[in-house]
Amino acid sequence: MARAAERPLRADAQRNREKILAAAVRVFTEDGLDAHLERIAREAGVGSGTLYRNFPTREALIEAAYRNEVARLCDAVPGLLATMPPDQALRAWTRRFIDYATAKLGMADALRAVIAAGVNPYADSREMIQGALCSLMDAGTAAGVIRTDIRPTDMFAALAGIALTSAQPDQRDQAERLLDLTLDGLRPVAGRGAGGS
Amino acid sequence: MARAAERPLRADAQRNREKILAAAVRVFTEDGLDAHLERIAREAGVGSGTLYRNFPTREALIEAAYRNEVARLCDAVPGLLATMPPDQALRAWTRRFIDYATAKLGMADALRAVIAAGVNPYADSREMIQGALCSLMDAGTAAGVIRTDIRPTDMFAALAGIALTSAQPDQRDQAERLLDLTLDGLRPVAGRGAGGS
DNA sequence: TTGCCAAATGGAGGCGCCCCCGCTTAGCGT
DNA sequence: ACGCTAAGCGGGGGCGCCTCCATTTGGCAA
Repeated sequence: MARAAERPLRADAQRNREKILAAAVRVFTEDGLDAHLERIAREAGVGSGTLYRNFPTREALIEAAYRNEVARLCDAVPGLLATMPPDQALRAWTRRFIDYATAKLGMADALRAVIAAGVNPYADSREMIQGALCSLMDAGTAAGVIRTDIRPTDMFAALAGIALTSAQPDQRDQAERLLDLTLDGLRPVAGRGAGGS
Repeated sequence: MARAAERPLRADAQRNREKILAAAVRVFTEDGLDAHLERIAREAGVGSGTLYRNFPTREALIEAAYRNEVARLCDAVPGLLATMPPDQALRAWTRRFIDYATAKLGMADALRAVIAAGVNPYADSREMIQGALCSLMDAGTAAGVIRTDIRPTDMFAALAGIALTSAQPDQRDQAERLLDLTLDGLRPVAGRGAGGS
């Protein structure tokens, strides 16, 4: 993530860019594919010119908004690990994962249009998310607070499954219960020596 | 071709529809994919409302314009056979075939956009054109003015080849010379008994 | 032929997209 | 701290798309 070699965008421009992306997720989720770009600009508090300069086409905006959601989800990991124990960090992060899945579901129509235009917005997203999950689980393993016989890819599959069935906004409670269930199962099994000292 | 079961469209509406399709071929050829629909309406001498009622989307218009070219090409056969000997009819029709190929080439950008939108504008067109060619060649065979050992599909391949290499408007002369060459080769071979009495 | 009515028309108008350019401001050099 | 410069802003305006509906017209029935 982050913008590579290109000259690094002025601070205010970066701020605007992010406000636009956040507004885009909101509005595309609400209005679907044919949301008004003007409205996104208005909600982001920028002029339409600014929106258009950052994202020349509707598709570019949708794609960037989606990628930004993935990036935000993944970038959250270090902060979580820095402020709470690994098992709590993992628990908190799975909540964010559901937020992400809900946003993705809401933008489904818009994303489909991007794909139809010949772009794959999902490139790398799976790897990035699995990488984030891996960091969290490694930290948990190092601290001895999660069992060691479940691989991150298994956990990813479980999370994907929960997202698949329970990512609708009104299923939030169910999603959280399923997450708790899964995370409880991830605790070290007594008498199997996963715990430290 | 022709509009099937649907109620059969008032005479003036049918006329307008055809004017629009003709204008569409012209304008899409000239301006490519992003021709202004307004201009097509203007050139067709109708209001934009009429255009839009007949063809709800840009893609529908492009597709209909292309299909109409195929239909016109094929529908020309009976008229040609009714007004001239079969060999001359075939010769005249091959000219029209090149007209069609030139129009198709000009609309290539627009047609590509239709395909990208998930519609196949070419469905049936090959069969229709081969059918037309078949009628002409059958008539020629019956009259004994063309050789009988060349099948319509062979002839179609030859025409397609000529179109492929010489359909640009500025290659018209070359295309006609190639057609003449091919048609000359289609005459009955002396001493093989294809000719009558 | 005439009258009727549903089909069809067309162009004005609303709306959103996109571009442009005069103004603002971040960020650096002194 | 202060200017300078160019990156960035934003919203007004032009333009094309599409809709809507008052008006026209084709086609049928009497």
